[in-house]
Amino acid sequence: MVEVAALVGDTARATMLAALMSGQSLTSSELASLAHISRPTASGHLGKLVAARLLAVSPKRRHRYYRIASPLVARMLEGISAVAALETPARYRPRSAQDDALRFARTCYDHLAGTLGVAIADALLAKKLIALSEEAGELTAAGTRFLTQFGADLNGKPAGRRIFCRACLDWSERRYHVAGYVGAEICRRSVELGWVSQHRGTRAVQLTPKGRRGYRDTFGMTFD
Amino acid sequence: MVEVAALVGDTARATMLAALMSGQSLTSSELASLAHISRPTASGHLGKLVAARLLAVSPKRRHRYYRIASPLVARMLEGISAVAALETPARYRPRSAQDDALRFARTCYDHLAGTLGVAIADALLAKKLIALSEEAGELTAAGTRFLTQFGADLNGKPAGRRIFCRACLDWSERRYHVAGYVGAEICRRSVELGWVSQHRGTRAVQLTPKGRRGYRDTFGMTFD
DNA sequence: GTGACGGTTCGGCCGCCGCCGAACCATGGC
DNA sequence: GCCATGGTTCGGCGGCGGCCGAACCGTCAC
Repeated sequence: MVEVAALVGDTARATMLAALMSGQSLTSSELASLAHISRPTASGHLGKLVAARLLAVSPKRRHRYYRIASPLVARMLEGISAVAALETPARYRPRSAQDDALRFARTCYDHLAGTLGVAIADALLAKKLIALSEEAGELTAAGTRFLTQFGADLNGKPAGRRIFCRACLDWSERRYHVAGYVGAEICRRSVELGWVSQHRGTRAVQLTPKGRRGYRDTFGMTFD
Repeated sequence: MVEVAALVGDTARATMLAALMSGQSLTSSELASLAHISRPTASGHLGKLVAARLLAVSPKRRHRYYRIASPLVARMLEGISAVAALETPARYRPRSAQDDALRFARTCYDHLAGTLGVAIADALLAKKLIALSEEAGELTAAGTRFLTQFGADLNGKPAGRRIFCRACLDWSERRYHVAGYVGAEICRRSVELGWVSQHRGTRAVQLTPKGRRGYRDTFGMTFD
């Protein structure tokens, strides 16, 4: 336990892990640049993270792509973030534009979080397409039809017996959004439709004009 | 996020946190002794942990009792443990008697874990008193009657809108046990009945002869 | 071949932070 | 009043670990 926490408890490594929490695979050089450290230093850090099985690496061509090793690791990092967000209750904390973007919409490993993620959960709840009891989640029959219509593939449940639908505590909103396999599919399809766009090296995602219309017309969501 | 992980990523502090994961409140001196550090050092560590809201402290008489600040913190620590337990796949790791005791039965903040915790979950599942879908849990009507009969107070749900019933991944068994409010009540009542006994400063709990009989007769469990 | 590029290994510097003993404060028993 | 006990603050020591530049290895393009 100590070793794992110590690995996360370093600014450079935590920055890299946070970037990889976008769900993307990034190269050693990209991560070095994001963490503002030299390539040798980054290489050392990444080596430790891989050795500890927090990250997995797949060599492609002459690059080495790093990614979060498993959903379990992703959940651990979310758990740490959730606790970290509780701190500094009254302490003044200036919000940067980046912060705001992150708070509005981001990926949480493989699903959508932030104001957008919570809004999607709310929309599904309002239409009675889903039941979110605190931690667990369940799609109604209508919900399954709706999401299938939306383009989510709810049958391709991977072999790993992944958690199908669960609620994930959003650290910026302090409310729940949809995670698990269902959440991942909503996110995947949203990207596929061009409703949100991801950028390399950041967890923040952008809601496109097309997405604004799409979420409004399909999910009945409004953005002010 | 970094700060929180860094706090956990120190041997002395992690030892203290692990001891407090028994759910007990412990004094500064007790924690210093458990972590094998001097009282001044422990005081410094505890000060940081309280400042970061990982621990809460309540002064009673001339002692100061420290405890895990919230279920959220407890879940974070469990998450880190779960990841840590994944590591070292084939690496030889000698098990001490203490380890074995911990693996057999322990408290996980406020509920029972280890072989015993998983066995209880299995027993409830076998009798169809509970449904545990991966992360979520739900008591059946018969389950509610059964546990009420057992002496659990399932109506006294605290104001904090605590998660009622959830599954918690057991890091030693790699399977799920019952957590949430239901899990806490099972644990509380088990202690109350003298079926398991806790000892200060350790998460390990002991199954008493009385408990062996009780779990067998009431839950239909067998221990080999 | 040669050069460019991504990545890792090695050596050595430096600073943060955990550690303790000594002193100090607060509470409680007498 | 006294002393004992639990706890914190302070100052200073020491080591772990993060950092970089230089060198090295492998892949690819030409």
